[in-house]
Amino acid sequence: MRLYEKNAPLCECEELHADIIEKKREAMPDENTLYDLSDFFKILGDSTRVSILFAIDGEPMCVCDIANLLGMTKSAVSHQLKILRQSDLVTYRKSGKNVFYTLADDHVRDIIEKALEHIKE
Amino acid sequence: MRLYEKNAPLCECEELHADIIEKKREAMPDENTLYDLSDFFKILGDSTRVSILFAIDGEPMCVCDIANLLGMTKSAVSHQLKILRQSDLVTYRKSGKNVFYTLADDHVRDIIEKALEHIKE
DNA sequence: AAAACGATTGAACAACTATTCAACTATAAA
DNA sequence: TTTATAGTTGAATAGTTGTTCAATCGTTTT
Repeated sequence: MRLYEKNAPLCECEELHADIIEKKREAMPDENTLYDLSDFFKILGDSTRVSILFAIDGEPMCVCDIANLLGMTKSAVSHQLKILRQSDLVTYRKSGKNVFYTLADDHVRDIIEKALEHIKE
Repeated sequence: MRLYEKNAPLCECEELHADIIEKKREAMPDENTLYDLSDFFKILGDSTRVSILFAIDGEPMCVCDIANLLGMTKSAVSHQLKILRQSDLVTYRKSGKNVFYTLADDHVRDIIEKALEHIKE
């Protein structure tokens, strides 16, 4: 849990560049921000979840149709939808026996778009 | 490995919205793209690696200084740097006994910036 | 009320992953 | 050449995570 604490006695190096370290330490984001950030990326770091996000982009889809589209069981899809719900990346609307999911906002689409540009170099 | 294949017999639902599924299937990105995308996010989905990326942004840092800044062992940092190297997210320059790492390009910084905006709502 | 169906959930299992530890490489200093 | 130091690496371990399976919930038909 402790991240870049001052005087952490873990590195056995002799000649540290103390000035650089100090400068960097001040520029580092808050520790919790780093955890939130990596947790956010962790959500997107699964092909099933990314596929679901693409699927429900634009027109909402019910769990069964998502499962059919992705070639997965409803259960597996539902488990991942729960994670996406808890991260506020998706919203849902109940309609009879169906539950229709869609993207919560446009932020995620933008980030995925940027990442797509990156991997295509 | 098979993702959203046609006629995958995995969903036991009775009344599928065939038109929606077909429309979505055509809009879905290539299967390999989805894997590359989630693999990319997987790299960023670890607080140690994100911390390293912040640390080496701008001015390069040697392994020992990174370890000191983050309160980790050189070994742990080096292992993560290897992953970042293999993903072409960082570059390095040897100088005597030291190895200085820095960000490979600005794409990553942009994506992290976008994500930061997102989590701060 | 009973049966059917879409969706959710918890437990179990398998696969994956980050850190530790020890050994090793390479460069520099003595 | 010997010694010391920065960095890397492989194996082992502990922790995490995604899917499966079975059971359950809620809504809609019959």
